[in-house]
Amino acid sequence: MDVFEALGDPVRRSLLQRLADGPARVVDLAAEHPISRPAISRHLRVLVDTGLVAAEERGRERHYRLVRSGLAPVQAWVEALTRIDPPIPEHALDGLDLEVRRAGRERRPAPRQHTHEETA
Amino acid sequence: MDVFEALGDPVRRSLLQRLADGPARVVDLAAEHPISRPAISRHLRVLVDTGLVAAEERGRERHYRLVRSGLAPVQAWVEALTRIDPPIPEHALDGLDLEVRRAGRERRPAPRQHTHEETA
DNA sequence: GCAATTGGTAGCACAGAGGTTACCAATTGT
DNA sequence: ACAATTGGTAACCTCTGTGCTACCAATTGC
Repeated sequence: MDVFEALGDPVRRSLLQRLADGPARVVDLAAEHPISRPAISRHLRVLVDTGLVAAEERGRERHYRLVRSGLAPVQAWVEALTRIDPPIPEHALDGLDLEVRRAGRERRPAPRQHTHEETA
Repeated sequence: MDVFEALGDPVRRSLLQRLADGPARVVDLAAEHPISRPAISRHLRVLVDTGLVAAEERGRERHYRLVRSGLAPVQAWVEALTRIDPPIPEHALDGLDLEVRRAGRERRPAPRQHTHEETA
């Protein structure tokens, strides 16, 4: 399972938010959530596997903590999509505009988007 | 379905990445993906519902485009978790440290994390 | 007018995610 | 030594997500 799928589950997001406040044990997390301890345990395994959480053994206890660096891929992906990259300077297409728009009716590969995209 | 769950699916992420290059029609997207057109159509509906994509009707065609602002919630959430907030200035706890650590054995609410957390 | 293109939806099948209870191992404190 | 605490795992059930094919509506171009 990848990081994005891991973040797709609301329970796991809740666990991550809780762990942002500091480490916790499984019983603690289970007490703060409406689902059973085994369910929490499985969610934690997913989070560990995806690198979002780390566990530290301490006798019979196991302390889970948030690994913030695990979110880096998500941050990078979102930023990549958010960034507006004008691959071709606007004015360079001015002459070709009409021609490109009309050529190749049977397969329109990608009508180049306008640079003035929404950014809000 | 919320934005995080929408991003959980690899096909939908692929669609978003494709749309980052400019608008496209369903048939275009279907041609570039190994799954059927109805499947693409349903994914697009999810993306529209979650505000990540918008559609523009143009005759019998429908042009889908990326709505970058739809990613804002994700960006905010990730940033909130990534940020390290020292709610209490380190030295303020110096006197209480041992006492806090030992009090209340039957219920450990949240062993306050050390400020020097990993940031990588 | 008519064939072709575009695209949504319905109906169905299947895999997998996520919940539960039951059970077991290991550690701890009295 | 022994009871209690902690936590992982197995077995099971159910439901939802995602794929498919088939079908229909609407627009378009000849």
